[in-house]
Amino acid sequence: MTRLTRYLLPTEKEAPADAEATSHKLMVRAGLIRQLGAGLWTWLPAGLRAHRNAERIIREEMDAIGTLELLMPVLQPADLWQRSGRYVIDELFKLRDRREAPLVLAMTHEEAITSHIARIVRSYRDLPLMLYHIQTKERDEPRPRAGVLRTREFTMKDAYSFDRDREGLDAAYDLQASAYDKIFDRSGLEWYRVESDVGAMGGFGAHEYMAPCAAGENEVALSDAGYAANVEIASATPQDVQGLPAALDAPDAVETPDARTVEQVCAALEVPSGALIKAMPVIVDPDGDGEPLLVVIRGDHRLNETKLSNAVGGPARAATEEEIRDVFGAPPGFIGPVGAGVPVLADEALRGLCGLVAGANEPDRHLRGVEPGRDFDPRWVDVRNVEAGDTCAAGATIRLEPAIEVANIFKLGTRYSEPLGATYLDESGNAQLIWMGSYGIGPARIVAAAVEQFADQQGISWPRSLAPFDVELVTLGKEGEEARTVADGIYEDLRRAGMDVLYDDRDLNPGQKFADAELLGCPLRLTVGRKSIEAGEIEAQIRRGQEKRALPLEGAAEAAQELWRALP
RNA sequence: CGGGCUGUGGCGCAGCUUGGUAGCGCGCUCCGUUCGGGUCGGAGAGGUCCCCAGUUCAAAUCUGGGCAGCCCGACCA
Repeated sequence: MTRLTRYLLPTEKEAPADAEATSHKLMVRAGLIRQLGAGLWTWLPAGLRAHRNAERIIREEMDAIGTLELLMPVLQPADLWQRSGRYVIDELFKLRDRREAPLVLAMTHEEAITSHIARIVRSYRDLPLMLYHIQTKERDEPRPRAGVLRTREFTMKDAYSFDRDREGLDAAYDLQASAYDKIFDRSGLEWYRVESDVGAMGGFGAHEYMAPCAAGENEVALSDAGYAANVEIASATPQDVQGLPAALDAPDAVETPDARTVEQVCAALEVPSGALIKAMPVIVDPDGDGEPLLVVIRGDHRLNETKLSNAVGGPARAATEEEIRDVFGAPPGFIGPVGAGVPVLADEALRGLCGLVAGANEPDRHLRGVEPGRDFDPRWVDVRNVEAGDTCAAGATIRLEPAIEVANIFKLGTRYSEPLGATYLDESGNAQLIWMGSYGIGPARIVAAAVEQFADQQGISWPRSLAPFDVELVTLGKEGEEARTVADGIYEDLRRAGMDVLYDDRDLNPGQKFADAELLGCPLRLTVGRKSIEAGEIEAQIRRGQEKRALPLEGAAEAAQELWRALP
């Protein structure tokens, strides 16, 4: 029985004052979620139905490729995390039990599952294996935000694959990726699978599934040729510099008093920013030996720190002003690659250009007519951020869009099997490390992304697969009137046909009911009122686009179901 | 962790500068009205003014300390 008079759906006319993101506002207004604390959210009945729908799709596709479901605890011994080296993570909640034994609240389950597999799997005959669970994760986020988009406690489907070798891992990874593709197709979202950085965790490859929307925390580079990558690692051919000065036979020093920034130098020398060589003094391996390095990129480009750290094989940070003077031997703002006393790393976008402007490594001076390769000999790397308008390898124009990361897949290799001792015996009786992959999806983010992507002025507009209910049936009749009796009958017919129906049988004005229905956003709304009954029909409104159609009163449930099947 | 903002019935807000009976809209309860786009009228209920301490005859208001929440950035294994 899902009659609104007996249901908990606390809708609000106004969004919480502090809500910013569309999904945050609408999910609270529609009565789907309520906040308990920073980054701590309760899923109310209707919201939970949407969440369960996302879970169900995920579960079905995991089961379909033979990933086995299990369930692991959230509360875990700290020892496991000390062994994997992740006990030091700030986001990890740490606590003690009554005997002062250290425990953690799991932020993910690599340690737990690897520990089990280490004890259970003995032989190559036990592999390959894929396991998953849908379980709570706890993360002490420095900044929870945007409703359920970034929370401290959330449900995650995390799957893990176990194989004998790299080839096995590759196969498992491809299989998981194919399942993920199906999951997101079924979810009704607009989505992209993008290459992603393997990050500090190391690894052998990773992809993220991104759902474009305004509240997204990531940025993806997309092209019509099918290119899709996280901007952290995206590569592209840069746009040409317009108005590049003519080449010179040799660099020519010019006075540029107090011109330290790109803008100031451009103004002083009347050149476009793309004609500048922006020099960024960095310290590589700052926690170790601290190697100074001069990174140069085109003046109109931005340095990509992820790419830089990948290029230099470790962390790097910007040099301080003192370091620039002492180690690089030049005044800040006038540093340049020509005659630099440290190794130079140059972005590919500078290759082949001439007539450029660079710092002269002495106060108030720049060099004109600089030509990379001729005037300095760098190591060439790709360390810039792609920009909208660049060209991808297939020749199409790149655009940048904010997106929510709804899932990620990751080739872990032996990152966890090694510290946790997960090995098997091969045919020769030799112990070998198990090769692992991990595959995560956030159902709450799928739900929130759907809200973000399809909301309109009136409220949410669910894809069919995620909607809390298939149909909202609105009766405009009061207790005892014919419209009420007719609606009761249609409600039963729809339920018998297997539809999930929310029946608004409240004694409210039509406007209030319609407003609530559109806010909640079920794909189809059926309205039964005196007028429509007299005309021998009921009204169907398709939520996406709000198109209205008349259905015959006779066989209304069947007609509604047929209409519903054709919806997105 | 840096910067900014906010805590007053369920929600959105005013009151605070200049200390003295806590107010408005929505929602809620009851009565009537209306019934295909948040109808109208009447009567009501509901608040430790985030917490603690201080100043004062008197604190939502002034002072100090704490806590909580939000936004931007950093971070996000």
